[in-house]
Amino acid sequence: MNEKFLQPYNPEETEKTIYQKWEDGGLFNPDKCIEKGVCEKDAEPFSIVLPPPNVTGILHLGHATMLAIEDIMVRFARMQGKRTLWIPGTDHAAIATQAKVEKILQKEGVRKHELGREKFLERVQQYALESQSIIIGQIKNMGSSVDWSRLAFTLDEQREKAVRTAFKQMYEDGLIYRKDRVVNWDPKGQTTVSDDEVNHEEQEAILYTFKYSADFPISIATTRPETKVGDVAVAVHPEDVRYKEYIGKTYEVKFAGSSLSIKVISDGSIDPEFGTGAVGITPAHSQTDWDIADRHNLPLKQVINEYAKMELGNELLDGKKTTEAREVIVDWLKEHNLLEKEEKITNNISTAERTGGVIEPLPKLQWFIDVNKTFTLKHSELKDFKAGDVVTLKQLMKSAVDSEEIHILPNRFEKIYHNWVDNLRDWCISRQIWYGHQIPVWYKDQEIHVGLEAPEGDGWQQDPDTLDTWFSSGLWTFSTLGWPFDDAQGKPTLLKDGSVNPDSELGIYHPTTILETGYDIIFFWVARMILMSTYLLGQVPFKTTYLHGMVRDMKGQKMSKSKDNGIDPNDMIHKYGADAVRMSLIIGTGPGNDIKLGEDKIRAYKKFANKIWNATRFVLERTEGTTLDNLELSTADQKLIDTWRESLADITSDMDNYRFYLAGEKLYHYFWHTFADVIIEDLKKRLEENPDDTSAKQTLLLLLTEQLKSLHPFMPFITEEIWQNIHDDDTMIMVQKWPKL
RNA sequence: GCGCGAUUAGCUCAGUUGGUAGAGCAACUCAUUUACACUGAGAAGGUCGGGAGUUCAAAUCUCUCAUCGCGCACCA
Repeated sequence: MNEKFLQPYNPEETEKTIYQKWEDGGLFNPDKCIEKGVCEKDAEPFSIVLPPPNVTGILHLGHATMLAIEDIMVRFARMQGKRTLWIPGTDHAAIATQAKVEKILQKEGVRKHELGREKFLERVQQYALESQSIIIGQIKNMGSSVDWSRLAFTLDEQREKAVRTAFKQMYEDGLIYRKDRVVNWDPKGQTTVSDDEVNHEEQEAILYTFKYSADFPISIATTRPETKVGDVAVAVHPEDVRYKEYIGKTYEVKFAGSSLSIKVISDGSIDPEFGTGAVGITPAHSQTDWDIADRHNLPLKQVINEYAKMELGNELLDGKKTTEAREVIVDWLKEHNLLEKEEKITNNISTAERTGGVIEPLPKLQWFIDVNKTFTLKHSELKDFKAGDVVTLKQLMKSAVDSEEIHILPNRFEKIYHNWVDNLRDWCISRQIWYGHQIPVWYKDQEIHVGLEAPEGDGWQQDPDTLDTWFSSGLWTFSTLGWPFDDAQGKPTLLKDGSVNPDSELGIYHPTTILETGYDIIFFWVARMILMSTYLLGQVPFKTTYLHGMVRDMKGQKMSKSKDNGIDPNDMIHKYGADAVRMSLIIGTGPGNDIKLGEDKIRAYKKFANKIWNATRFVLERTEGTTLDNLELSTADQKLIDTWRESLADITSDMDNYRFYLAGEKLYHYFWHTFADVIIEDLKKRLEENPDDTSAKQTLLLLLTEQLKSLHPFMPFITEEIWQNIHDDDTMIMVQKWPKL
């Protein structure tokens, strides 16, 4: 027996060495597994991409959960002999990262515009690289068996190729267009954000009821009087008898120092019950008003600028912040006796998810992806569509889940997904920030060029905007597998007819087996991957989506720096070992449910690791020289084995059905309370009476070995360490076969 | 407004097709220097949120109410 077992288990000492051994062995790479004969060449593939963490800092417990669950899936698949690939990577997270670097610069007293675009980007790149190397270290500390040889970044050269190819194809299919539209403008981040990047918070507001002027016949109500200088119409419900006589008339009014031309229109979307039943239409500063104006061909009148200040050629208001302008207008209304009512209501305030800035709807020239426009599908392996079908992106997104080509776990999220797709509007993909994939469009006078490279000749100017970070993440399942061009093979990943070359990496591993991520990014990411993959490859990106919950503190609150209730996974790994951290994040956690975690739980699994260690020591002491080559088991001992195998069958079925929380708990329970407490105690007595009881020895050794294997996906470090200490050869438990039933 | 989830032991949660309520942690009693005190044995603790229904049988299925949490929409 190895002397190591005479001492208590020391995770910190062990884990680094073990991970190094794994890396040196190279068996996280499926190619190497085939080369070394631990995996058949024609074995069933199992592939998964790591949801790329943002390069904005260090990993938190949510990441740790993701890494633990995925590593369990991956190690289980690998031990079943599958051709197993887990691709790691990081996300440039455009706005978030840029904001972070700007903050750092601010502390140094530097402004980004003083640096200039190029210098600034260098700085961000440097930050991203540092951040990435920290993240890589943390992924390793968790024991994740990712294939480092395939490490990707959403903003590296190959992903840029993918992004530009995708953009170009969408543009040529007429799915990407550039248009003036009211978008969510974040004055703090100085950029647009997509609908999904906007948070709504309830707040108290005042609803003002007033008339523009004494001679205007209709009163309107608003919470934002300052925008009313941009009004071009008043809309009422077509059936509203109070206002019927005014519909179609236009009034010239003097309002707060501005001359307005207000047309009375009727629109079915107006609720006659709310306020006065009449709405002042401000096309430039409200999404819904824009839609109404669009239907009625009303002009656009912008009165607020990018800095959320008034700008309209009005002495009273110009240069004022919107909040100040509101007071000025309210005072003006009072003064002119036009204000009829002030009442408190609760409404929602919109803020930008990444910066917290209050959203100001503004008309902007932006790039959009049209989700409702039809195009001809070039190639399809999808159930509901074939090549040549005329479809929309929305239809593709819907059918991928409806047709059950994609299963979402837990099931209830399919409904949520559905609901989201139904309400989906065109996706605004341009961002006015510097960090990210610059839009692959070049302009020269009236000419426009969309392509992979800048056009030849002078005078071309590239669009200064960058793409929404989710555009590149949407390609992740296949941009990490060589699409559009397989460098290793030196040819495109798609054949002439648009189908995937079956010999390419893409052909082998795509669609990926499973996508595991947090339920909070189902729309941002999961839906966008489905869009991109069905459109560009005619394939779903993955067959199953497993959504894990959010990690919370014991009170159920989100962990955050400001609340100081966060548990740092790195501290926990340091204190209790990665195996214990993994177990604590898995057990008691079904898909889709939030995880309440306290340090006690992690400590409990450290005890378990020690229990395994000590039980192993006992078994090794008593079974010196015993082998499992020829089993000579007594009937009673055979029955013990049979009972264990029954549990194992149950556990395996849990694993197959993604019930890791049950499998882990059952393994824990069997090891501790059946194997250690009962079986070892019984056999201990027997061996004291008869030290040559082969059946007893073989039973112990067999049960230990099979349990180590089945525990390996959960607690890879300690099981590998034990394996290394009891085997003289250079075999690893990570590529042993999952115990046969 | 629409939808989703949760409600089971003091705490965190399991409970797979309905068949006598289960685990971890904490607390309690006792034992023990043992492969392991990062231990063992034992006891205690629940009218499964309330109510109604279906059934021979309901934590589980249906309806309803309540509380908490979440998503989406509206937001004049």
